[in-house]
Amino acid sequence: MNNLTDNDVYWWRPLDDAKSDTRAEILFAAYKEIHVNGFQSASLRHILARTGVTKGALYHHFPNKTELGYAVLDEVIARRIYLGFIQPLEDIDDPIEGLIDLIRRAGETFSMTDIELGCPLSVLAQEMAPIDEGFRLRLNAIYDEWHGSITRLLTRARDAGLIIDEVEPRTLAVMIAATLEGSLSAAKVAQSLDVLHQCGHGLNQFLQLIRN
Amino acid sequence: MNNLTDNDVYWWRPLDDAKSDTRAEILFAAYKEIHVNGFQSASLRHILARTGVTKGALYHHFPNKTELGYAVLDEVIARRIYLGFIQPLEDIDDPIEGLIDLIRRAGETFSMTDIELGCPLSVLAQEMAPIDEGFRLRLNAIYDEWHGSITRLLTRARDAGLIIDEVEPRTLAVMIAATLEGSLSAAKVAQSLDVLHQCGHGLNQFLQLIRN
DNA sequence: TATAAAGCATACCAACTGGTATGTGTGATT
DNA sequence: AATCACACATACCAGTTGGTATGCTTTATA
Repeated sequence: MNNLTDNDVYWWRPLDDAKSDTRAEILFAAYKEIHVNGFQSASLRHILARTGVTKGALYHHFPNKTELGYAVLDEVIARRIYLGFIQPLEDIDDPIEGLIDLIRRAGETFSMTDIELGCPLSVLAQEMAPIDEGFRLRLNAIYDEWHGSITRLLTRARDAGLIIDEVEPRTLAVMIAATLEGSLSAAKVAQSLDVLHQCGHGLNQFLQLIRN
Repeated sequence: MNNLTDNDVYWWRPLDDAKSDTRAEILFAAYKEIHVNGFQSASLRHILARTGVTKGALYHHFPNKTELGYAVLDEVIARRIYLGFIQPLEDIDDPIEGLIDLIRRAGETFSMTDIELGCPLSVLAQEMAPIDEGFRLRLNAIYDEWHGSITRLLTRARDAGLIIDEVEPRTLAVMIAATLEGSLSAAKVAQSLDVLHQCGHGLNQFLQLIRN
């Protein structure tokens, strides 16, 4: 059933190749397992087999599976999301033009391999948010940061008179984020980059319309 | 970890109370288990325990767990989605006004209990689409139907001159569906109806802007 | 150089997983 | 009345699950 577990299919490399201590290895292997299988179905046995690390080592660094999951969310996923999708928003000058450009570039940058597994945030959100408060709070915090950065961008745009007055930055920010997440989800099910592009185009059309 | 499995928390009643044969009971219990835990972590033991049905009965009606999952998707989830979110779109006269009204009403109708577990389609999409083609194709078919019905609505609107010419019905339909799914996902993580309302408001603002 | 603690490794465990083999009652058909 | 298929029920199974208890090195510290 699962044909995506092998390492060679996986394209995201670890962020810091430098200090490749055991803990970091476990963390990254766990991240991959979770991204493919979800948290509950992620197997410690598989993680250990792929790293060569033993169970003793794992339970030396993490008290249990849940805490390992939290660590993956905090130290791997949150970091990637921040570096890839939150921080870049802060450096944009022309808010709307920049946002449009960012979405267009994202649509072009994403490859089929990205589409296949989709956003690890969505995976954990759908699976774990309702059944584990620890996961939910962490996920919520990440989304909050994301919403915040988009909100700041839109506020800047409104203050500069670049977009129509009817726009409420926070409201729109939450909606834009939802659209982006939904787009990746739709593309994942359709296994189609075209679906992603359609969504991106629709969203950009929206952004054009709220311009002054 | 899982505090939502109990029957009394679950609010969606079976669709046809009439013929409550064993197969239907299993199907509905499995649907609930899957909605809460996802497919892979759905336990046949739990399903049997809650229905009172035995393992012999289950494996008499379904050859294996995967086929049970397919049946849940085909006979329970797809049906609910069609009746609740696809068919209603066909009966709308004024496309845009109707769509806006539908989104507003949906935002008001959804309760916190709906938000908690979110859309069962999203749950299975994130978990199973990349690892089981049977699930993916079924999910894709449902989304396709949904996209089709929104596309027809927008086409009607454009032919009637109700929306601006720049709008490509299919493109916008896919984007709108993505936004709606993303909205439910966001509300699920935030456990907040307010987030859902914000997304709905943002989307409606968009629909207002593409009007002629 | 003695001591302690960190960083593992091995072996084992009870609980649970989906799945199967076999038996049994029961209603319809011949 | 005999046959037979349908609709279960019971018991059992090998594999996997997360977790633990007990060891053994290596490294830092005193």
